[in-house]
Amino acid sequence: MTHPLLIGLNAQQQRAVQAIHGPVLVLAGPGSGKTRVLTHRIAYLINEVGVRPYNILAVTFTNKAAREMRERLGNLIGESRAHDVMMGTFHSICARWLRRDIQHLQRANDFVVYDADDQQRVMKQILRELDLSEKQYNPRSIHARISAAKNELIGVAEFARSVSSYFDEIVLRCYERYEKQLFANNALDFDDLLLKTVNLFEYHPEVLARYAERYVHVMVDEVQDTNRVQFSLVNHVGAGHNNYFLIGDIQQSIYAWRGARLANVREFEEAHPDVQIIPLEQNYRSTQPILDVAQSIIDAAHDRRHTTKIWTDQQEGDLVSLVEAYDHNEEARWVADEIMRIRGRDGRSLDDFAVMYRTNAQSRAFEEAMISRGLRYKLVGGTRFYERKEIKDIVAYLRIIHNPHDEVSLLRVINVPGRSIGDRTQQELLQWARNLDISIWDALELLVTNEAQNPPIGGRARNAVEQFQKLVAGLRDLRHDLMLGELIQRLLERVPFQDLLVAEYGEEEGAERWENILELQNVSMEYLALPTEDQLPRFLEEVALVSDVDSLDTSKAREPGVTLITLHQAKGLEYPVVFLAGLEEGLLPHGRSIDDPESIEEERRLLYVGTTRAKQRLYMLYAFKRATWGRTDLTIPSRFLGDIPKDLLQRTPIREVKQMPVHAATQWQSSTPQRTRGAQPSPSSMWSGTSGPARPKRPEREPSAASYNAGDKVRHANFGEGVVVSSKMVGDDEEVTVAFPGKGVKKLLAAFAKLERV
DNA sequence: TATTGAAGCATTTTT
DNA sequence: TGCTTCAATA
Repeated sequence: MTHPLLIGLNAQQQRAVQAIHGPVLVLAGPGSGKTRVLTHRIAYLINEVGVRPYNILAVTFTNKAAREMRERLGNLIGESRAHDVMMGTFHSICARWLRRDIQHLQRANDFVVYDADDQQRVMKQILRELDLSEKQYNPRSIHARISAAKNELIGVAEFARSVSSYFDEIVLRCYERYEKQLFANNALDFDDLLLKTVNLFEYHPEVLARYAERYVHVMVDEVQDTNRVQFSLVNHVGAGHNNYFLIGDIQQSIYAWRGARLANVREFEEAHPDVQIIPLEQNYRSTQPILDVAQSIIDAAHDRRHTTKIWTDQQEGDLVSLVEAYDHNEEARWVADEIMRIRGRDGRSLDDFAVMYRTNAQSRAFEEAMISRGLRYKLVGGTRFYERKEIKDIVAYLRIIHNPHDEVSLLRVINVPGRSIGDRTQQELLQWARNLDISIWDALELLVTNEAQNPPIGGRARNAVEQFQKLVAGLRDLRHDLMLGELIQRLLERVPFQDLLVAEYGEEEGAERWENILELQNVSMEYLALPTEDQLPRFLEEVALVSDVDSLDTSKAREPGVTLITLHQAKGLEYPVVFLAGLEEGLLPHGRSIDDPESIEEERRLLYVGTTRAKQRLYMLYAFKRATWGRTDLTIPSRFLGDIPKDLLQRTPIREVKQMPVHAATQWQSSTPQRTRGAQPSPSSMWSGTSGPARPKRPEREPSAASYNAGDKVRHANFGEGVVVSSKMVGDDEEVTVAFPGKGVKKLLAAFAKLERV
């Protein structure tokens, strides 16, 4: 008789769920029900094999994946048992371990976690102190080098041994300083969370033994995207019981640039000759026509050692559409129009649609197109919630309340709101603290208690600094006694953020940003269940570690909307209708990877990931010309499109093309040297003049005429009634200059501003 | 010290 | 193009 937890699973999936001993490697294709297998396996281990939830470790790629899995698991075995399984991303799991055991490394456990922005600030300060010019040595690339080293388990000492260039010399000096600074600030960066955990395990085997003994089963999702540190962690913790369960898809490996090593998988196989390898080949997500396209893209890969054939029994389905737009604006408008069309025809929710692109910068055109049509959208990435200035400011206050030695946060808000503590004073303070070898906070305390021998600042600056110190000290006194929500409330009472935001951004945007702060207060309510003194630290930790996809279907995103997302972030997600935009040389594959064959292959896999997100309908788009920071260039369609057999695609003409005589199109085509020039045939030549209609438009197409004239009366949602002063076409948009009585003269984009005629 | 304006520079992808 | 950074001024 089939066990209840195995019902509805295919043979391969059942095998994976029931493989309870020894090392297991599951090679899963896209849409093969990975999460389901993982969830059912955990439930099976607990219910059937009698493993205690506490003894299971499951690592996911995003917090969102962990949350979803925990929820499903709760339905299968009950919430409280699901809660006891150790589940999360490498970063969040390591953060929890370090809170508990970092004292073995001679560090305090109330560390703060620095995000990319904080890391950058530290780096800049270091360059300043080392007297290196930021122009000559880009703080970002120096930090990137350090980060890469940490991901390869290379600490300062090892790095020093491998220095081989002048740039490395510089990096080494910064690396040393950077580590010292983080230590002094009692901070860890993202990479430290992993690296310090490995250090902890290696320097203190007795600590590792505790964990290795505890975790009887170690499971890792998306194993193809693990880097060296992460895999080292897996090997350490899993060594106790040798029950590994690694699941992933080699063809979806898209994070090599972040240090991910496919070699991890190969080395694992070599180290464990008894490994069971289980494929999951049936795809439950997409229709056959979509999978055919995906398969043709991946079949053209150079390295085909790992090609798993995926199949589906959903034979029926629409052909994949290939669309050429005139430029990025038309691309966006067409997508928006198509969404409106399909939504009406098929009665779909906006949640069913996703637009995917290579770079975040591409989102803008889509946002504008959605706004002008009144379509709601959810932008994933870009500036995330916790990266917004106003949010980071509040968080910085909370951080120094928690840990006042966090110099980055302290300097961030010492002059927010403006207290006339300018750069000069700040540098004086910093220098003073450095000379005394104490933290800035300690220096402030010296100042306030009048114990300072020869303080570098006096008069009004000193007064302002002391005020700030007292503000923070006052809040610090409350931190253990107040709930997080109340603490934030007190902070907002003592620091007039609302006025500040209105002053800085004006009524409208100020109000919007204030909303964000209120939302933050809302979030803080989720920590009510914890003991009062734990609320702040846990909150700060999660703030640093949540990613944007994590919040995709929580909080205000509840209302339906079209998802705008990068291909990288789309991994693991699925949508009934997917638009893949900007399939052009230079964009996908991206210009930065174009001269490295390995990177090109990664770009190919990225496209594969994109195509396999679609359940029923897939559109692939490219534009005839594209504007990249000012300059507009003609494009070449992505080489990957050339790998797709033509009969798998339907050319979908853009509306206007219907009116265009065929001969005109042909004529125009042959007179376009840019498109056909060059020794090798470009991929575009595969498309020209063959199947389907040709180029939809002439580049010299007349822009449509302005529709507003001077003297017209209009109404704007915020400014009220006004009179048009002038109007001109800017690109494809109409820029209307309107005088609003009492509000001044505003320049508005007609597509954007939703003007009403009066 | 804060504010203003001009110049110059930048876009992969993220936990 | 849109933002950050730098320099000049009050």
